[in-house]
Amino acid sequence: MTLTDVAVKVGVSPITVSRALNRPEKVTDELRETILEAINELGYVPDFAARALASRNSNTIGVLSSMLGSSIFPPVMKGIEDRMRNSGMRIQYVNTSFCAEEEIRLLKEFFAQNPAGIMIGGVQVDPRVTDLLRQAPCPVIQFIDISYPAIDMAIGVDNRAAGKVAIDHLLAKGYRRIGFCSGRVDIPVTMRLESYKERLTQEGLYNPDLVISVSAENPLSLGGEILDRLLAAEPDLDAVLCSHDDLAIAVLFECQRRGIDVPYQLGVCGFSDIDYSAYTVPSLTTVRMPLYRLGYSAANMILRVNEGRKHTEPVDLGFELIERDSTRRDTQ
Amino acid sequence: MTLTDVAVKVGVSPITVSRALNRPEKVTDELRETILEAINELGYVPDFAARALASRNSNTIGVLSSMLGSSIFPPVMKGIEDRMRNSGMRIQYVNTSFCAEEEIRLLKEFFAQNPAGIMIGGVQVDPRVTDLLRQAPCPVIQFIDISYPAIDMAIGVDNRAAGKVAIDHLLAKGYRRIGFCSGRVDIPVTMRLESYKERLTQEGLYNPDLVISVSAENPLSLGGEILDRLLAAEPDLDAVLCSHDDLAIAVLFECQRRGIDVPYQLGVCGFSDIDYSAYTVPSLTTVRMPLYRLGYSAANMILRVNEGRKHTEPVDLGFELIERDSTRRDTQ
DNA sequence: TTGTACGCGTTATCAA
DNA sequence: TTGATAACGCGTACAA
Repeated sequence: MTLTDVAVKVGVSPITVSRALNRPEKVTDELRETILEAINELGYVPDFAARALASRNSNTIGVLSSMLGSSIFPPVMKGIEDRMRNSGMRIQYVNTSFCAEEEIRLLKEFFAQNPAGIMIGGVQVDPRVTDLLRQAPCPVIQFIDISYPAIDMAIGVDNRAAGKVAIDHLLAKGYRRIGFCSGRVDIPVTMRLESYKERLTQEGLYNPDLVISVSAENPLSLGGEILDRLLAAEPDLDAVLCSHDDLAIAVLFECQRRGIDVPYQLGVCGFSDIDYSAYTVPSLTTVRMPLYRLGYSAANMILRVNEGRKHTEPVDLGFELIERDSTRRDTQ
Repeated sequence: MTLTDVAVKVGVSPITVSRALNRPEKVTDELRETILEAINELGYVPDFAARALASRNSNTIGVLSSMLGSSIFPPVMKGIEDRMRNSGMRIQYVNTSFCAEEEIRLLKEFFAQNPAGIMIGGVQVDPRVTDLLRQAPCPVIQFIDISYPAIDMAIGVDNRAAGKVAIDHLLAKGYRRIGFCSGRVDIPVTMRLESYKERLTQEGLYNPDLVISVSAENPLSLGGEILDRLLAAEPDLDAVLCSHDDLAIAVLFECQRRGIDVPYQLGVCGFSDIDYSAYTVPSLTTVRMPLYRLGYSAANMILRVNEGRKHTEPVDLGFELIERDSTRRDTQ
């Protein structure tokens, strides 16, 4: 079932059918309707590859990220899809590992598709990846973090500022011996950590032994390890700032198991405000990132480029400290 | 940068370069090496669309599911990608809504890509969707549930049997007034629910008012509603079987808030064994589904079809009751 | 083992 | 407003 079949049925040339679909305004209303009817009757669906080859544009937007399987991704994904629906664009999700070689391979492969845009999550630090992105044959949006110089467009959160708000909150609540734990140390984590170091150093409270990085298939399994390591370094530990809500919740659960009183004995704070955070007991204080809007707006920016309206300035979506029970104690 | 550019550089015809890539055994070792070198030097990457058009095969495998954003999907995704890596196949994830019209549209659009295979999660009940899948131009694997007749291939879990194991466990633990709550009622849920009804009816314990369905953007928010509705129907409720761990955990959290003693006052059991389930306090009894293997094996089945080795029988991956603290009480 | 000729289904370009 | 022709980059079929 091809364009030609439709054309024959209607008695026009294939290019007219093509136009009826792609540039409806260039075909008489009447003819267009006849054509669309025929298309419906015959069940014609345009061939994706032929279109991409002839027009040198696949109408495909790649979403490359190492977090596709993470708990923060679903709302981002929903935002992207809500905006892209009926835009004629296809979305191609690509999981990236943390290996630069692999990412380069994936990017090159993706470029071979004549993509209409790339959304890349997190910011790659390897200069080869950065170079490749700079030469991308399509608009590139980096999302999640904007405290780092952008390659093309960028949207997200100023993680340095978010980190400062979190650590300031813990200090305001009277916590003094505060640990920092993260999973893999990527750019957002680095930015949050810098604020942590800076503020605690200012207060004369910084202890490098209280900064730890942990990893496992399942972040929820790390609660015990985090507490063990931090308490070994500082038996009087009174708070933990976690780079992600998953880890913070792991700590909350472990505190319950050990009978550690949160927030009085130990304050706990995370980042992101995932679905679980409002409902744990005690509920988790966190810095909320507007994840749905992140996806929606990033998609919007890509689509806007085609209309010639391109954001050149990084878009700061802001964040919000959500104070909940895991740090809600009387100021000492 | 095209095949021809490489061919010119090496001094052969384009088709030879094509063969060096796709049928390496049909080209002299020496020549092949020269060609591969040139490809590397020039940074040539095959054009995806041209390939798909000429060969009438996009080497793309679609993963269509309404659960791409759910907490059970990440391990499935990882399994799929681990198996597909270096297979030359591309994976296209497509979020389906629960609307049949929309799914039909998405399927037709996807068929226009000359796909190499389709993995479709959950089983669609609409006959139009089923018909469309039966006429698919590629192998189709239904995954997640196999207690329903398969269209082509199927892999997953017998949810009817899993439901029976769960309800039997609750009965064995002495629970008698057992509620069932689910989110959207899809095929797996229906199957689990049937076992629940059947067993409780056998025991003379079935009460239709204790079967409820709830929904919200965030399943974690539903703990209060679930308990309210079930307790209103049966003030002496002593257990809840949830169609998914997310909901069960929402119930656990709400019990903590209300001071309801789990497992003594109320037993709680879920399905899937997601990352959180082993670490909540109390930990959650659940029926573990081999999600990683589900993805890996489904991908494997698709790839095997090309080698002419096709599973026609549904593949039952089995499941396992994981008894944890949310039902661990002395049998009464 | 390598090459020639052609076709895949669509769109760009230019002409009518 | 519509059409003829060529091209997109690659793979198939067959020939050398």
